[in-house]
Amino acid sequence: MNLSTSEENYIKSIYHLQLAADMVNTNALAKQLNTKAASVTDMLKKLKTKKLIQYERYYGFKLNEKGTQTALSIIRRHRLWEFFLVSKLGFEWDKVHIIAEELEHVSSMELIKKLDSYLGNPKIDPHGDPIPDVNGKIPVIKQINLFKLPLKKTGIVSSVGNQSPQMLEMLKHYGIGIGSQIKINKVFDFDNSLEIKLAKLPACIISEQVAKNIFVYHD
Amino acid sequence: MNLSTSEENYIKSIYHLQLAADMVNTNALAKQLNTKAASVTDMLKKLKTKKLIQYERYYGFKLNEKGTQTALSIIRRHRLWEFFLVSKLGFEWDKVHIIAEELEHVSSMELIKKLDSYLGNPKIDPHGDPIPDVNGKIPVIKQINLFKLPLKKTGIVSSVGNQSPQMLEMLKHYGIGIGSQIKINKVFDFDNSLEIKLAKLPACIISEQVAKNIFVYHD
DNA sequence: AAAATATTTTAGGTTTGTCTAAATTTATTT
DNA sequence: AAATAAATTTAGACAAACCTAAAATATTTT
Repeated sequence: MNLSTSEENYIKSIYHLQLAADMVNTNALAKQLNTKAASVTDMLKKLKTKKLIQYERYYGFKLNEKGTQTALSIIRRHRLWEFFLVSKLGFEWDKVHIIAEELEHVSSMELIKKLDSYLGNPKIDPHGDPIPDVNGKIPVIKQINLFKLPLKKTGIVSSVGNQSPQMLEMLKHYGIGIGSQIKINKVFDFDNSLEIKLAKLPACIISEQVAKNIFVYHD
Repeated sequence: MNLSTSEENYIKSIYHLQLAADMVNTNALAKQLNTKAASVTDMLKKLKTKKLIQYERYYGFKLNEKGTQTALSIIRRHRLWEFFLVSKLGFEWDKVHIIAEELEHVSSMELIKKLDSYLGNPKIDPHGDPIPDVNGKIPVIKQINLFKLPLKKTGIVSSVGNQSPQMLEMLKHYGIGIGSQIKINKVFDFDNSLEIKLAKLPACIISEQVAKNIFVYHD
């Protein structure tokens, strides 16, 4: 099925809204897409005739199986491009979303297949979000707060709660990024600060506040 | 200036047609873009108000300075993506055009700047066409026919005249691709076949017909 | 449960980029 | 130079995706 950029954006937004609540409502979607409720209604009719959503007027709507698979394929493209932009082109992770938003609509299957293997079939994107596989399966990442990582156990930084420039700057200073191997050496009970150790770097200390904004996964 | 995909395609096509003849005519452009003459006229009016072309009704049109710079920037994006697809993702050179046609419309300046340096600021794309630089300057490639390359002088394969699948297959067999270093060891006067030597490969012999379809550049 | 409020849909327009068919203008023949 | 042919433009429509304003339906409040 060939979808327009606009249709793809609707599908993607419905998917994201559905994560929070089963049924989605018109106003929420309009807000998300920065458009008006009337426009949303128009598009819902179209998506229904294309059999991508289940929709009852005045009631609500949600993606059906086909729509969900479509959404996952778009999200896969988006996250692979984000990964590419950060890991290959050297973008900061907070700069890639808008560009990936454009790249995700380039539809060649072959392109995404090759991009995926070129990137080494990554499982999480630079924001720590999982990348669905070719079949729309989302890898389960056992992600926990760095603060809760058991002492001396290695975790891989998978995402960051606060993605402000200030936080980014600080993490860069510490040498912490998505994919960093990190271990807690010691907890200082006085202020709950942590002594951490990153691969190839000397140990350092971070505050509780910082630690609680870092998420890691481990086996 | 923010241009739609459609406007960009018109600009690009006008540029290519202009290479053959100074002034471009409506029918030729319609044919190139796979559309109708009336649609072309509509767009020409718009491009004129946007001050990208010089246009006199019933007479003809051409890109002005601004239009030419715009065209070169689109072509730059197109060719950089083609280079990326072949050199990084491993596409065959005859499969990349359609995909690059989509990627070229992603407009981030920063993206193209980083892509360019990631690729090592390439000067020619996988088809042997020069890649305009950031300022729209087209590198002059002193390209000659392999058949005319002086004996024992190394040339870099820059383009191929015949890009049929048959030719591609043969070149792949010989290990010849864009960027290959190539040298002529000997010319056999009997049938004008050449003994050539590629870096890291044993010498081999190619026919005059093949040689005349290969273009190389040298310093 | 009636009134008030909020949400959603319909009705009718707009813009972009396309189209067909008819009218103009230019070029070519005779 | 008049007639014919070719190229180009105008006129009027259409689909996609959006809009505003008004009508219809749901929900909440009193």
